[in-house]
Parts: sequence; C-alpha cells; structure tokens
Amino acid sequence: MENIADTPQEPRLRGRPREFDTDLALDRAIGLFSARGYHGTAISDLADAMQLTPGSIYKAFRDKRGILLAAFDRYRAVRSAKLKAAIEPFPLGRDKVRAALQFYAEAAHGDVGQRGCLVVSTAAELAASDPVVAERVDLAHATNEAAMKDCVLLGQSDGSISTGIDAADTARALLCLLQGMRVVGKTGRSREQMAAVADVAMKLLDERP
Amino acid sequence: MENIADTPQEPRLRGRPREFDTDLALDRAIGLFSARGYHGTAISDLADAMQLTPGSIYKAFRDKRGILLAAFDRYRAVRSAKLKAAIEPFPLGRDKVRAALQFYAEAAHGDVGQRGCLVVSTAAELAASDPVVAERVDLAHATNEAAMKDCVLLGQSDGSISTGIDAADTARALLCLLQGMRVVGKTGRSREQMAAVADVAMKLLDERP
DNA sequence: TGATATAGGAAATGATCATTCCCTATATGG
DNA sequence: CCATATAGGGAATGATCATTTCCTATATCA
Repeated sequence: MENIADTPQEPRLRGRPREFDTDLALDRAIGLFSARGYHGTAISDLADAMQLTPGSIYKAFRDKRGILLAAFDRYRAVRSAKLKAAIEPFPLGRDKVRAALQFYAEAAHGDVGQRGCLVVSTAAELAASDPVVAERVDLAHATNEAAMKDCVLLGQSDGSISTGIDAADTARALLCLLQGMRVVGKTGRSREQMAAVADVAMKLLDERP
Repeated sequence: MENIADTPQEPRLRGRPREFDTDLALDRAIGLFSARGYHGTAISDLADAMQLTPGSIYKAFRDKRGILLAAFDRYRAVRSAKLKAAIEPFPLGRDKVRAALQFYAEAAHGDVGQRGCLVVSTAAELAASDPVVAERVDLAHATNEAAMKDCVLLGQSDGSISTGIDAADTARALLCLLQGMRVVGKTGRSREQMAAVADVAMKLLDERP
C-alpha cells in the first residue's frame, strides 16, 4: 500500500486543518483489518497503528464501521490501480488475463498472502450481517469480474482467445479462482505453488476439446 | 449440518452424564461462527443458539477458542463426509471432479452461500494470528487438495483425464476455485451462476491445446 | 451407602470495548 | 481581532465481553 492518493483533498475551507495523512492512516488500518478481521481489531489497536488517539479517529471517521468502510474503499482503489497497471502493458487479452493471474499469485504467498485480502475478510465476516457492507463487497466482486470479462472480450476480438468460450462465465470462474487464491494464501503457500495455479488457470481461456 | 456422529461417544465412566447433544450444539455454533465470524460471535450468542448456559459451555469446551476448534473439526468431518458421498457414486475420476465442483456450487449460493464456509472465515480471521488454528486450516486445505488430486490421478488411470496435465497443480487450482466460490457466494449469487462456474472449471482437466 | 467425579446453571468478576466529553489548538471569514 | 468552525487528544462512561465461582444435581465405584 503506497502513495496512491485517491482522495486528492481540496484545501479545507474552515477550521483547523487535518494534521495526519488520511491515506497513510487508512493503509495502516487496512493492514490490521486484513490480518485480524473487523471485530478482532480494537480501536486502541487502530489508534496505535494509525498513530492517532481514539478521539481523533472518531472525529475523522465517525465510528469503527466508518473506518472499515473508508479502509475498504481505499483498499479497492489501490488494488484496482495496481491491477490495472499490471495488465496495462500487454496488448493481447490473453496476456492481460495471465498478468492478472500472476498479480494475484504474487499477493497470495508469503507475508502479504498471510495478511490476506480485505475484500475476502470483509466478505467472510460482515457480508452476512451488514447489508451496506455486503453491497460494497458485491460491488468489488462485480468490478473485478467485469475487468476479467473485458480482458476476455478483448482477447476474443484480438484473436488471442477463442470466441467459442463464454466470456461472462469465464470471468466469474476467474473471479472465484482469484479470491480463492487469497484464501489459500492465508496459510503460507510458496510463490511457485501459486504461480503454478495461475499457469494452470490459463486453461479456462481455452475451448472445450 | 445433519446427523453425522463423528464423535461416537463411548459411555461415560464417571460423574453426571452430559445432557445435551454435543454434535447438535456444535452445528449451531458452526452456523454462528460461519455467518458472523469468531470475534463477532459472543458467548451469550452461542449460549442462546446452543441452548446452554455459558457455564455449561465452558465446562464442555474449556474456552471460546475450544468451541471454535471443536466446531471447526466437526464442520470438516461433516463436509468431508458429504463431499465423499457426493463423488462416491461416480466411477470415473473426471465425473468425480465434476461432482465435487457441483457440490461446492450448491453450497455457494442462496442462504447456505450467504452463511458461508467455516474454513474460509476461520482462515480469514484467525490464521494470521493463531498458529494452532492456522495449522488446522492448512490441514483442511491440504486434505481437500489431496482429495482433488486423488480424483485427477484416478481419472488419469481410468482414461477420463489426460495424463498430460499435472495432477498436483490442477488439484491446487481446483482447491483455490472451490474456496473462492464460497467467498463469492457470500453475496448472493444464483445457483445458475455457480453451476456455470463449476462447468467452466472442468476445463482445468483438459490438456493444453 | 457414601466417596468421588462430572454436569448444569445463576450470579459475580474484572477486563476490554466502542464511544463520548471537554478542553485546547489552529485554521478561516468578516 | 473576534466569531466561527474543525482538529487533536486525555480522560471519563457505560455496555459488553470472556471467564470464574459456587452451589446443586446426577452419575459411577467400592
């Protein structure tokens, strides 16, 4: 999670200006929420990690759920931007899909893999009980699914992917595989194992024999 | 979660016998832990659902973590038995894999899908902070992966799956896809969508063109 | 039958949690 | 320069949490 400012922050008009970097603070919150879950992360933990007092946190984010929602939105913005950057260099749809799979393989092993994906942990912990959160998770999935579908459709138009496959179903299967990699990556798999999964998954782009 | 007694419970030798059905109580705990997560489920919630007092719960399971571990083990036992039953009728390895995918598609939509998978939620919430829990999650994944690998190897020996594919890598990819289906299923997908994922995933068993 | 051992459960305990209060600090607008 | 508005933060607040205590109930064993 680096410097990707998705909230450009126009100059505040009234009152004392904020002293902390919202994005930096949210990145810290993302780390905690991803690793320990929402209910497993206390405000005091967040205050320590974000280097803020509970009072300041509440002033900035309203309540604990507000922190989660802001962290979730930032997580999505950052990850989407990075995924986009990872697939952008490749002109062919097939190569874009491969790059996406490798991008996830990279995030699904080692320390980053163990920390896990905020979308996955939020889906697991809160989607069943909080409709607003569930909607955001659904949107995150739908966005990723649409990105994969675009790649498949591009591949079908540029000739790198057969027109005999169903783009929507393939994209949904890719989404499941990508999310599953993040789950399995929670318990230390090697880069090689995850790279092999990405490689094998490319067969989803082939036509039935 | 029905009547599958994995703890046959030999007749107690000393003291007052337990009055409640451990498996039934754990099934209720599984429902809560799966839907709301570990930290999101209070002992009082568990007491209500299990129809026990907190005192009785602590006598039987030692502490909250003990309930989670017992629930996790039972969840695995029940789901493994059902998966086994689902693929058992099919003699060909390829058909067994298809049955397994359909079994997961069935669990990844509607109410059951929204409740979610206890292995997924435990992995997301606790694997990074509790080594003992992480080991159990890893074992659960390894067991599922091995089951898939056995199906692939069977298929390769019975001729229903090409010997040109790597059984280990394919099994790992299948595991990721199955776990991912449970994640995506947390936010209400239709049976048709998940069935289509299962169908498309069968291409993982084909050789590269 | 009585010693032993375990279960059930109501009530208490102490820790921790999310949240608020209140006061100070620092900006802008007139 | 004073009114207004927002930020920072230390110290309460009240709720809730996991866990324990203690007493009763019910079984086996000798």
